[in-house]
Amino acid sequence: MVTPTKPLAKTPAARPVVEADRLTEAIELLFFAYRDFISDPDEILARYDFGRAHHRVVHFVGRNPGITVAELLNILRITKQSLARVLKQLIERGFVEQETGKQDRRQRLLYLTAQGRELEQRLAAPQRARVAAALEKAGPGAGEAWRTVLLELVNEEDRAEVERRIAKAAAEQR
Amino acid sequence: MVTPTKPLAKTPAARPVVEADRLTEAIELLFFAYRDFISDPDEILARYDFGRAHHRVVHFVGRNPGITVAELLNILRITKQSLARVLKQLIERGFVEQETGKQDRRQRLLYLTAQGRELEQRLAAPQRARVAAALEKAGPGAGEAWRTVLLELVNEEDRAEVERRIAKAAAEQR
DNA sequence: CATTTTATGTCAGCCATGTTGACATATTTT
DNA sequence: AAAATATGTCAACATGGCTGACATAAAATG
Repeated sequence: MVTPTKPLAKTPAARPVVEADRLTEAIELLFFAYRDFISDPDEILARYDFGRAHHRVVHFVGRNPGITVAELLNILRITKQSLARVLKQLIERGFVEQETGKQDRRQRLLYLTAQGRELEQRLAAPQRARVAAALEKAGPGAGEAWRTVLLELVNEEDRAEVERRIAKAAAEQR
Repeated sequence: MVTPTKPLAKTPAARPVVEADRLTEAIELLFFAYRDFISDPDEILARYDFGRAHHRVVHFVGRNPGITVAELLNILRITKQSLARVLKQLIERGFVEQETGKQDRRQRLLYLTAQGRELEQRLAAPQRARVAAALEKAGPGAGEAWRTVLLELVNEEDRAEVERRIAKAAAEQR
């Protein structure tokens, strides 16, 4: 016989590029990691009587000062009615402010207030710490691999935009 | 002066292990990746009139045949009332079945029916494809880095259990 | 310039899925 | 026999998605 019924030990013979088991593990790990990752800011948000929806808005407005409502909707992939609810609260309570667009006066450009920036920092701190620790633990090169895999998980048609967006936003952080 | 105010070009001098920009990127990418990753099964679920909560139950019951309600609750981190709602529907419609525990007759061990396994496979297929493509694109070693980083993102107190669980479940997949 | 399109806001109501609190039942443990 | 455990269930509520309809101001267009 040419091929044994079971692969020998750890020899990678004619196996698929990524084995099914590994794939299932990867999918499951993503669930667990995300579960705990997003749990970090919850306690902080509760103190402000905000939820995760507020967090997302604060994050993306912070990362993209002057972002329009339409752009924010495209990032979050929710309806304007859903966004309006949390955005209204953030504005009323002084975490976000609007400014009429100069070229296009229909647009409402969004900015964090000083208070908003403070909240953003508080929310980001534990997540940064968690990710930093994980990347360090995984050793050099892990950051790059991580970045590549995550980017490839994004829908192909949105990938270029996401790439541009994270680069642009990083450059804008004065 | 000993230390220049700005690090020179790309020379990794006395920089933090993971720079702030990279961290922010990583956090943001996780959002985008997860957003698209979980969007895959939505269309399929809608055909069955199920939601993401059903997906999670089907996944973890499929991965852990004979899992108890308590274990499932510990994985999902939701209340038993929330679980009961979706579990009831899955049982009524013949995707999940219960069996009284043999050692402990208070327990209700959960299993997928044939129909349930079929649904599980359908839901998993696009996610597997997406992850497989991403890992391939990221090259050899990416899978290992990915695994390590994700595992390190899990709460420290739950890490051992998650590790054990994904290993055990993989072994159990007959 | 009149018309259409666009960016945004808002009202009203529905649905999925999370929460708390209270209580019931069967079974196991002490 | 009593206490603890695993599960189920009822009721009420909150968050954050959704659809549909309609309003306004500003820009773009023929």
